[in-house]
Amino acid sequence: MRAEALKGHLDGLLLAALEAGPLHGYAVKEALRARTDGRIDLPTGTVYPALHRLERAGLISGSWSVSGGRRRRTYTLTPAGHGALGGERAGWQEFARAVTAALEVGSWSATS
Amino acid sequence: MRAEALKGHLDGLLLAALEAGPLHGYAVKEALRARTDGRIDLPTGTVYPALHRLERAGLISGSWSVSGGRRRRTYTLTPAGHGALGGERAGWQEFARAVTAALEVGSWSATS
DNA sequence: CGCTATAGGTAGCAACGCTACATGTGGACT
DNA sequence: AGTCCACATGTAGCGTTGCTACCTATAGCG
Repeated sequence: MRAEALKGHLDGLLLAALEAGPLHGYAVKEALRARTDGRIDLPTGTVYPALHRLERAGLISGSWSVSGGRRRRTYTLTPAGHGALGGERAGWQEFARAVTAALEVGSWSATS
Repeated sequence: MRAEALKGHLDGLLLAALEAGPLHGYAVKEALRARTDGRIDLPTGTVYPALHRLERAGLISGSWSVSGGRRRRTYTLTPAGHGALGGERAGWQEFARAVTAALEVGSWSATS
């Protein structure tokens, strides 16, 4: 999958991963990979800054904990995050419909 | 439609618009707008640089002409452009499937 | 002891589309 | 005659965004 295609849609994916319950960053990355059969396998250098961004934006809230000697930052969707997720889903559907229509073969009138 | 969502998918749209036959830049913009019911309405500052990029890449070829006192640059898909369009379509479908799956409600196991 | 998986992080870069602006013609309306 | 809009093309500079490459650290396995 072309990596840069993600641009602008990453936030929605991260929010969606947190919808079913709190996860820490690494688990978000793994969940996304499992959920998409490995097609979306984000590098950690993408995931962590993105989560920081979402937290600064108030869409998720994080808290530190320790599990098995490893420190973890577990994130939870805020109410604002839930709302944003709805918007992302709606935006994605509209966007996907538009692009799919534009990419369809044929029925492009060649009106120069 | 969130404008920045286009990132990485614009080239495919432009190539698709030229698939049915040569068009000049402004006509590409209008065709795309008509084709998507106004949802994809690119500013000219997006269209023209993108066409220049595609021409530099050898995916389209342009030639000047004059129609009604107005100068036009008309672009045609090159063989390489046809090939690239195929790739863009395939890439889009894979990408769209992955994102749609990831955004789906439910079935996210909350395995922390 | 070294390797891998787990877990988190930052600095700097490159790509991309957008805003804002500039130029010019033709036609319609006042 | 003057004004305005649609048509038609273009550039400079900006901000966002995800990526690459790197760093730190623990647990467990060979």
